[in-house]
Amino acid sequence: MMAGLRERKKEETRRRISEVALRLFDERGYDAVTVNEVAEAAGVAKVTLFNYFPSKDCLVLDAVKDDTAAVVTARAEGQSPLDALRAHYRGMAGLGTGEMDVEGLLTRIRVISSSPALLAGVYQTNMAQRYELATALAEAGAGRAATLMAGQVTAAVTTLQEAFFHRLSTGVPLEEAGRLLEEEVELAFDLLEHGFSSIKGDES
Amino acid sequence: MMAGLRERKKEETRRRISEVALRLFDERGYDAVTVNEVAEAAGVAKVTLFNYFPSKDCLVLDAVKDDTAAVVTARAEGQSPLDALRAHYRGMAGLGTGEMDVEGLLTRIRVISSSPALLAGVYQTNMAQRYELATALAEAGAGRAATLMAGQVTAAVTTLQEAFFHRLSTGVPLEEAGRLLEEEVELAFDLLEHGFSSIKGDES
DNA sequence: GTAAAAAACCGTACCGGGTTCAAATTCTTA
DNA sequence: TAAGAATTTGAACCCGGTACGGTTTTTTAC
Repeated sequence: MMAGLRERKKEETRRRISEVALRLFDERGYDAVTVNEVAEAAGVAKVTLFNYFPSKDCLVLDAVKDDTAAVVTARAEGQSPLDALRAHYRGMAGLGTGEMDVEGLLTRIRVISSSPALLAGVYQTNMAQRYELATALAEAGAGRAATLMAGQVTAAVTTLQEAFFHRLSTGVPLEEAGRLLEEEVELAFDLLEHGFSSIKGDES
Repeated sequence: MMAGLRERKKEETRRRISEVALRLFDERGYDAVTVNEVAEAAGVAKVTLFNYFPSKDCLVLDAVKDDTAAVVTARAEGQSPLDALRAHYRGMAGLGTGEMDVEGLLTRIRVISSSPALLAGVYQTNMAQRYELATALAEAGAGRAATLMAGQVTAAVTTLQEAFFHRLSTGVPLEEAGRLLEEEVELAFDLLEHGFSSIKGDES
């Protein structure tokens, strides 16, 4: 099949659109840039842009995903769902200190957190994840508490992510932010396992 | 001041718009009804409608609110934030069995849960609540776990609400749904206090 | 290499949510 | 009852998103 010229071109176009969009949004603000401008700057028609990205916010949000439900269904035998999730996020936090495109990630975060519309999109994604996690937990035998647990795990992860991103965008060096994140992953899952009564009175 | 004729008229208009909107949305679907139609059916211009409700979804969502942060800041001396919240929601669940406009509530729920746009609006409201609760908890001395706790309480309450509404809209009688809700409030707050390890293996 | 089929692209026109603005209407108040 | 403030209105407009028909590009088959 000689690698498909068509495929390559499509990938290239998609990447270019997304890149141009992020740059423009960062320079002039998400709301102040119209999709027409993005399309024009990317050398493409508006219809084509919407053919690649179903909506304006997908220009920014299509990159961010995370499949927590799979972590539960594919966990090792005998491991509790909560342990599997803890291990998963422990690994992610550790990876955070490795090499990654901090620059690009930061601008993306900056753009997202400065636009209510994009934040709403993130919330929606979170809720979808929560739902999938709930069904995975129900199948894992979590009983009546499955939906509650899914909601609380999702909330915890969201909170940790926000804190991490907030530190990064306020100048905390990547290594320190990563270390704090690792700490907080343990804290969060300890709380999920043993509850808030276990730290009553802790005011570090 | 003779009660202000102007004020009365405004209230009346606002109520009429919101009522007409909910009815139309319920009859033909939120997306299929344009704001022009709502305005016309309410005997008012589109601009006026947007003067009362800043956006289409506010026509449905302006009714739903809940101030959890106030529960924490106004709690009795010596009472822990979590206890105050538990008591608050215990009360709400008990109230659920009292008299209330079940009919109107049900159509509102039906409309909301059948529209992604409205659901997204609900998520945004939740996140705003979470933020306020977090600052209230931080002032209450919850330390590092304040944001985590706020997230998890909000998630728990959201889950309970969803379950309650789901039961109501699938024909479960109000009394039974209320009783189940009361049970689940206790379950949820027990989990928040003592963690999921306390029920490991529970498969009722 | 070329012709036909398929896929991507484009311009244009359109729809619905939301805003702006100046003019017209309605209530208040003196 | 007249001045003045608040509300309402129509019309024009912007932007995100879709529908449609026609044009270009890539593939595939001969």
